[in-house]
Amino acid sequence: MFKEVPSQFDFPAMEKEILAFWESGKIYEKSLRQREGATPFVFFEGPPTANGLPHPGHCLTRAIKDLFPRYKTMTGHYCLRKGGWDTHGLPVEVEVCKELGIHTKEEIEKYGVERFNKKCLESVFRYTKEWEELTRRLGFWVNLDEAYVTYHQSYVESVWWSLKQLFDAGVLYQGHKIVWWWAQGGTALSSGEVGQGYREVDDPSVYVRFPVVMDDRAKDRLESWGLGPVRSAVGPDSQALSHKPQVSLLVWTTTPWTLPSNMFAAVHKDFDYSIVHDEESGERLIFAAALVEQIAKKVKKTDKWKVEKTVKGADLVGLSYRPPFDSYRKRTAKDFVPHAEPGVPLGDYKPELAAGGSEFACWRVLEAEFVTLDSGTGLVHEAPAFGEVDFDLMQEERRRFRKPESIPMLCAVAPNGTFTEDVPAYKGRWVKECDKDIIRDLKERGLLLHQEQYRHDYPFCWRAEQDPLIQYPRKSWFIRTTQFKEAMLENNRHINWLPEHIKTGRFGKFLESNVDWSLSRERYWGTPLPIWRCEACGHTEAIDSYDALTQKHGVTGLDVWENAKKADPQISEHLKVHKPYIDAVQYACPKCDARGAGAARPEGRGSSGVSRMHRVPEVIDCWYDSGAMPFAQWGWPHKNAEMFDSQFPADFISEALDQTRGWFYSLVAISTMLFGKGGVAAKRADGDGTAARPEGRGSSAGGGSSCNEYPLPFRNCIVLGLLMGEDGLKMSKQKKNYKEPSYIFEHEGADAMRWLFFSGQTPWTSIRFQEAAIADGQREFLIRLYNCYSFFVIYANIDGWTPDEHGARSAEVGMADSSELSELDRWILSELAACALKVYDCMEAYDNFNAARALIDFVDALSNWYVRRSRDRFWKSGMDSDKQAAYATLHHCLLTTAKLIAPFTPFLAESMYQNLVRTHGTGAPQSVHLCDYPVTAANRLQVGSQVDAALNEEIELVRQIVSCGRAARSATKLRVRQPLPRMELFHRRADLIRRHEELIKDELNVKKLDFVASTEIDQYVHYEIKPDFKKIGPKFGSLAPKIKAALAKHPNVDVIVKQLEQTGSYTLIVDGQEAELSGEELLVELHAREGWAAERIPGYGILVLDTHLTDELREEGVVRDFVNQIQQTRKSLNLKYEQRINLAVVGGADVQKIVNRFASYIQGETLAQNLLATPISGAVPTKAESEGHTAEIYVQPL
RNA sequence: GGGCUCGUAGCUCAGUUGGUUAGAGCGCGUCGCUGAUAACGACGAGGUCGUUGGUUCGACUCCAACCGGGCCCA
Repeated sequence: MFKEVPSQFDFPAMEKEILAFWESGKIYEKSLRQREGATPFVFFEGPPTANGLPHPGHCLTRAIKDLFPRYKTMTGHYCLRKGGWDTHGLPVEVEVCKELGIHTKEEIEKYGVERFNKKCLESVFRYTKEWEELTRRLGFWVNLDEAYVTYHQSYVESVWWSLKQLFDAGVLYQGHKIVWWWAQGGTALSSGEVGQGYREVDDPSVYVRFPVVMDDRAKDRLESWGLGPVRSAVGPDSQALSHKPQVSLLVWTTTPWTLPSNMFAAVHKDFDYSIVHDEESGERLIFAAALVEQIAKKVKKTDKWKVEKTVKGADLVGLSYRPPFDSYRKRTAKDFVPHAEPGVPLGDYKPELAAGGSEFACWRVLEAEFVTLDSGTGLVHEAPAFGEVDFDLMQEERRRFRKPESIPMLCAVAPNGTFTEDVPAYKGRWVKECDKDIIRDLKERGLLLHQEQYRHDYPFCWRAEQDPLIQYPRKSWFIRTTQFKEAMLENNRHINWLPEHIKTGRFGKFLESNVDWSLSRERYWGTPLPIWRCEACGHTEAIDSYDALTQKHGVTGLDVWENAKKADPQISEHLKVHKPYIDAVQYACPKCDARGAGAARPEGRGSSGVSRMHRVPEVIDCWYDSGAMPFAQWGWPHKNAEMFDSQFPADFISEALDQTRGWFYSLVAISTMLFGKGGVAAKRADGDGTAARPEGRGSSAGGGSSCNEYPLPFRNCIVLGLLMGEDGLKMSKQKKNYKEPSYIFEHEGADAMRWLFFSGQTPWTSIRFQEAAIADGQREFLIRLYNCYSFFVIYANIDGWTPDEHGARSAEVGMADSSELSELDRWILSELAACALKVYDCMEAYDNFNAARALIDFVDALSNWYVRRSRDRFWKSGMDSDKQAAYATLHHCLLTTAKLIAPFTPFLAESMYQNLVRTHGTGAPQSVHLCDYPVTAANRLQVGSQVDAALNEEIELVRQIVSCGRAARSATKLRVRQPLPRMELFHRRADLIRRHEELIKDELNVKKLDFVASTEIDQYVHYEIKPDFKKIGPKFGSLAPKIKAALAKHPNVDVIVKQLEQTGSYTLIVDGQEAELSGEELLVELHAREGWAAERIPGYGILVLDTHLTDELREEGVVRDFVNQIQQTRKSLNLKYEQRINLAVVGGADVQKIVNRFASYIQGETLAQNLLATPISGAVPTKAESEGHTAEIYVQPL
């Protein structure tokens, strides 16, 4: 006996049972052990941050990460699934800060870095329980017990190793970076964080005069423009500013507080700039020609301003001007440039150019591409300290000088966002607060032309909403990824991206615009940057392990960790490679040490007199951590060489689209830099042999190549779409616009959710996460399949059929002798094989969507054709070979389907499998997940041979005819229970259809089916002839549409049809040209004439129903109605399927006559032992009616 | 502001190298079928395939511009 399956099925309850079964049976472990030694299928887990609760989006990624490893395991691969957790980074610190009620770096330091990092460690795993439960409940099989953890010592040391490779190769360097800076918190924000904080605000917008210094160069130019001689308002040596300067650049800015740090003004070399003369005041202003009218309006000078001359931006380059604040001008250059001559004011300092000659260091006009005319004046105020593009422009300018450092970077703002003593007037004040005073000052000194409010988007701190961010220069460590740009691009070309456009689109474009990776973070909870620097001589070196560090000469500070451990014996060992313990470790500078080697070096370690190496204070970007996981998850190269060897590169990874510049990039960048062509790890391996280059699977034999074959470090990557809320907007906790995963698990179940993800759309489509959609998908597939399965179990139990008893017909043995099978059985088995092949081929191409669609189509065929058509076979009494074949076939279909869906919906698959196979102790594998997939590389051809394509096509045609026949009945309101005398069918493939005559008759309830030629049904139809454009288009070109029109207008289509039949072609005169059309090039369609029960079979023919009813036929229809109503009664009485009954049909003479005539039919269908014409006492009658005949039905179980 | 991506029925989504009749499911209406079925089947209403141009004999499909949503970057 099979276990009974309830008609009201509780999916969540079933799933929980299955979970318990997997766990107690250690099925996952067995599925791995079973494949030991098989071809590996390498999967990398992109580590989720265990720092927040999982949401539906994580279900999608975790579902797809489960699907392919399960599938590959069943197709014979060994697929390790090492979990991982991303544990470092700012989000963790933020979480802890929230908890502690602090948010600035000062506060963290006050609290204590040691205590703080301990808190971070605790916080990281706060949500682990939820994550693990979600993972388990979703059915994601992954090894969480041995998950890699980015803060673990071995992980950190692997990262250190890689950074040392980069450092030693000279690609890890220190430079400046303009960052979005949260001054109050003393920290830089990541672009993501900045992006969250943009708000529309009104800022002051000022138009400021930068008076042109009338040196010789300026005079020459003005004269060459026909404007000279111009009185010099500001001579080169003058210290005084006139209140009405004669010639000024007009510059615009929305950040007045950056004006004291002004260094340059920028123009676009191709734009036109006008010299505007104010006839009232006599002053001249220079700014973009395109903006003259607009600005004149603003300052109400439309009548007074006259454009004297228009020049190109290039003509302005090199002009000197007087900056709006002159404190820097008066300082000596040496304050900023160590190699400058003493005594020269910065305003007069002219360092040497690389190309010869010299140039003022500051306050000149430069040209820049980024200047636009959208707003402002076309002249941009440059304060390189406070803008990334401005900084880049300065860097470019620096390269023109013999000594680039001759150009200082002026920055009048302290890291806390207040003015420094460089601007005495505002010293100590928050810069944004000074805007108003600065504007007043400019106005008083006659430099302000105009002031207004400007509304724009500006970023604020997402943690402290009132704090505006500023761009600010910080020292930072960079990886010179730009050096590997070509290698990364080449690598990228070999990656199979799904969808494909990622390769050349988002990811490719990102690589092409690669900039050096800004690696360091001035934070606390992260992988410490393993670089030590000598306090005296500045010598730096990188360290690749804790042991290497402790073996350095004169190492001190290890006691800090030892003491911490004494104070707290429970402390995690892993913390010793973190701040602050690692910062305490110092050692003797090898350079200074060597210099002092002449003198006897004191034996005692850490003795004074030798310069010390201190670690630099920074930690690194946690994206680097995640990108290092291919080797760091194994602690390689310090250990596990064989694991890394066999598990690199990955065959498959998957994350959502937002990871393009996150994990996908960090993986590609790090692996390319280390192991790609020109990779630095390979070089080092030759040198000291400690860090063997990974051979990797599939790498070419021979040691000549310094590179693994691309792609690295993953071959296939499914980039998932983003999950939206029910309303199509971003999921939001506040808006509650989505259901929690746990809610779905309790209502529809994990399978239903998984199935929607896999079958609803291609995985890269962004979809709405809607409960209704999950429930729909469940109805369409899971419930339909379940119903077939339930049907099977009900009848198999009635007949006592089990797979074992029937030997060769047992599903596990397969259908050895198909010649004995009925056509219906052969057909569904052929469809099954075709479906299995399609699923296999799709899954091999990582196309889960079309694989799922193939499964949906198959289950539809099984449910709505095979089972329905087979109903009588199961219902009839006794057990003949046909019935056995039906059981075996259906059993085989269900079992195979269970295996096919196992990677998709592992719970239902397991539930079916257990009942279909394991309840009979057949010696089959313990779990469906321990089975081989129905199709594998080994048997693909053999399964292919089981597909009878011709049969599948025939039945498809039959199903089409039946469908059309129903449409014809529907149109004439002839219910299917009413038998019809005859159907005429014209069909182009009658040769294929003819042998299915009985089937068609049965389906459409007609007594007779006549196959006819089209000419025989002329009276019901008319013809339509259309050209096949795919054929005539290329042949006739522009004539093609005219042919169509001519055919449509043709008065006598029958003539064409007849001629086509006779000669095979027809010649049409179109536009005076002859167009000979073959039968191939024309599509002849039959259309039913109005008023007939006829229906077109698109592409194939037409069918006509004879609707003339005799009394006999009517009576037969009535009987079928009655039988139907008796069955309804049985059902409403909840009778068992095999329950025998006493039956009475009580009615008039008309009814008695009909019932008597069909008595045996009625009794057979309804399992009526006796058929009476008088009421049965004790039974409740139900009324029945058909075609005006009424009766009372009594059903009494025996 | 830049890059990528999407825009097809009331809703959610398919749509195969360009071929003249653009599909499915849900929902709605009508009818039918049913002793496995929370089902199922047929029919109907519902589409200027985001807009505008272009290429072509022919465009949902290719190209350009624009509009709108999303993501990433600035």
